[in-house]
Amino acid sequence: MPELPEVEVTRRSFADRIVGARVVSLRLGAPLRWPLGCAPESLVGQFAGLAVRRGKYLWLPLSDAAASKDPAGGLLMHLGMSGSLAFTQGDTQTPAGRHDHFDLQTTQGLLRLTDPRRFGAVVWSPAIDTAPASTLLARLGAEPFDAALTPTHFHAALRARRTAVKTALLAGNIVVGAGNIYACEALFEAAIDPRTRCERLSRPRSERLLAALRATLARAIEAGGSTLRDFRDAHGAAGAFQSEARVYGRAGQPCTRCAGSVRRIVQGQRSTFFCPGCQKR
DNA sequence: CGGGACGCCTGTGAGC
DNA sequence: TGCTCACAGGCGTCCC
Repeated sequence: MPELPEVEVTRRSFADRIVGARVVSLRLGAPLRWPLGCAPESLVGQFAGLAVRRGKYLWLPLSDAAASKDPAGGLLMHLGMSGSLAFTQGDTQTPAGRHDHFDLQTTQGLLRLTDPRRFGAVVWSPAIDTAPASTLLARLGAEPFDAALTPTHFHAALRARRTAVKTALLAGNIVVGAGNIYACEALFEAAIDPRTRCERLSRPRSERLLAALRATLARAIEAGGSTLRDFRDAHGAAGAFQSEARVYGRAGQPCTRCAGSVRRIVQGQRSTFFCPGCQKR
């Protein structure tokens, strides 16, 4: 479910409210993708720092003292396909439901991961740049809004791949952040056929794709993400971007840009939506 | 090493 | 109503 915009919207909706909070207790539900990797009690008494995002991962740093910069580790969190984080302040906490698999009770509120499919994860790591966090983050490509990711760099990275451009966007090892919705939407915006081989993308077209990807992700963040089924930010608010989708989930419907109709194909066992009329190879 | 398929899980909607 | 099947926003691992 959550792609970069949903993860970033989630981060923004709780980061400033949990910072400085002391951990009171932890509750683990059913197993997630990986074990927590530490004794839950060992985190009690630690203080939350400012949550940051890398790709679709969130890193919540912890320290032994409220104002300390000395790291005592942190939690690397991923929302998988169906996960969401809620942060609720106050004393009236709802009891854990069937799909609530991680609760971090703090002095400023409860951070709760709800994840029906349990592809998500919460993993303790001594630091973001040591294992296990560093191992998980090592394969990630550039941040899409990083100025160091220039059109030249992007084009060179694409040219080195022998796969369809949609597949390369999803792989996340050139640039992170696009999942199935935003990869389809960015390619529509750039008017590029998702089946186009990476190595055949011209420099102007790859530049157009990078700009489209950035614009699509930025607009989605502004819209609060996409809520197709159950995405909510940490306040419980749904996103609105799904109604702005031009191709995703619109198979058989008319293209909003030309006379064609949106088509669904399968690439790498994932649905791809595009308009054959105006997206060119 | 890069690329593609697999599998992890549960829920939902369509079709019969 | 109830069953079966396809499909779902991700990604690490395994096998060529």
